[in-house]
Amino acid sequence: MIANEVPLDGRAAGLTKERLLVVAGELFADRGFDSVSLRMITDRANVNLASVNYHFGSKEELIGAVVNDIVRPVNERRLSLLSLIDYTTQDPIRKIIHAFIDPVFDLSDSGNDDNKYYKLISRCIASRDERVSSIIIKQFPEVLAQFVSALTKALPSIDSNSAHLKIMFMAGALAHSLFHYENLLLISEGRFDLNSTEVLKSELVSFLLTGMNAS
Amino acid sequence: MIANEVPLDGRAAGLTKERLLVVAGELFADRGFDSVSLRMITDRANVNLASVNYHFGSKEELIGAVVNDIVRPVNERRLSLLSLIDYTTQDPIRKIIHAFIDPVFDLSDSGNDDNKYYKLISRCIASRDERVSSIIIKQFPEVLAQFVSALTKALPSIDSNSAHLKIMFMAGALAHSLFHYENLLLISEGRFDLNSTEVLKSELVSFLLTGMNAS
DNA sequence: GTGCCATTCAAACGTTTGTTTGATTCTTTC
DNA sequence: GAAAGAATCAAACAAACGTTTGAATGGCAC
Repeated sequence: MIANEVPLDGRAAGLTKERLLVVAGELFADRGFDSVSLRMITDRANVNLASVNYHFGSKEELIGAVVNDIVRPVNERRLSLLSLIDYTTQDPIRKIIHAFIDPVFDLSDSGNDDNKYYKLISRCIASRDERVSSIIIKQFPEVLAQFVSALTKALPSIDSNSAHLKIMFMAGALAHSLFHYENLLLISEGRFDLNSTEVLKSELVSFLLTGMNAS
Repeated sequence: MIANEVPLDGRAAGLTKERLLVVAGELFADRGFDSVSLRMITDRANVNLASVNYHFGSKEELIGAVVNDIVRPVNERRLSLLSLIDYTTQDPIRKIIHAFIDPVFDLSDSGNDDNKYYKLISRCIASRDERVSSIIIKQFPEVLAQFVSALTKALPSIDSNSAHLKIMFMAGALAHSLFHYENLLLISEGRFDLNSTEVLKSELVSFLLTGMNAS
């Protein structure tokens, strides 16, 4: 093998596959699924073009793997946190909100605010691309049903439609603010200078907390 | 000219251009900008493939025209409604919210809830596609600044970052709930059966109204 | 009718896309 | 160390894309 700038060290099985997942995730997060070609991915990952089809079968299945790898753990953790809530204690709604949003914020790249995970997960939440929603539609009905049920326990007088909508409002505020976080810095022309997702999160929680109790 | 199924009646100048805008809007709303080819558009519009480049110059400019035609009137109406608010009367926050969301809901196709305008405008709001955001970035800074200013008038104690974020939360809840309205009907497996955007709107307003007053 | 300009048309263009191929290289197993 | 299987590679593939071309067609002024 001719010397490569970054030799692949072929001994480590699965390394190419993992590289593809990581690099594809970064690029998909930034530019979406369609605008990113397999050649962009393989070039940046320093692997051969054909390796995508070798390891994943097709671009569509690569997308599926990337999306699934980020969406599934989030939803599993959401349900896990939700199941721990004791509705006899005070402020169960705050815990419901945290169960929904914390798994997303916890994806953080250890303090890196220019974070591919935020962009990718919020892109997935907001997307209606069939390649994405075919995965989400397998998991989200259960998540939605559980959160609606939790909201009904915390607010017995709420009706089902209202509960469903409030979960949607929460998902929208979460995804939108994360997805356009960078844009907000530009678009506000200096009047917005939030340099930490921590503040964003606490603002979001207090916004949602009052919203959930509305009418 | 060989007889066409739906003859174009070439006398009416601008008819082809308008057909393209309408059909492109419908398709973009449903499947996004990349997944829709010019051939899909021209076939459905019953016009020649080359007419896109003749009338618009390129696909990118067609996208720009479609996006601009729906985004600009909405933002203009938002600012118009906002300027009418009298902050000495009660409930100015409710009026601010209505100034932001009413121009979107008013896009309705006269009672048709399977509405291309809803999908298209929410797709534009949520999009980070450069072809879309290059248009939005020209208009939204002014809109954002005006709404932040309005929020500050109504809530003098609010700080700038918090105001910016709350506008973002509002935009996200609005776009997400409209964009995934159809999906919610499917995903809830019958437990959600909202058949009117009127209820969605009133739920959204009360949710946002309390959220704006948070902390 | 004649010339003129705008529009429409079928056809082809070059590029990029995801995918496949067949040979080659590396790792593992005996 | 030789055989076998997994992985990588350069190269080519067919299909789809946006775009361009040059001829044909339309309405309109004179």
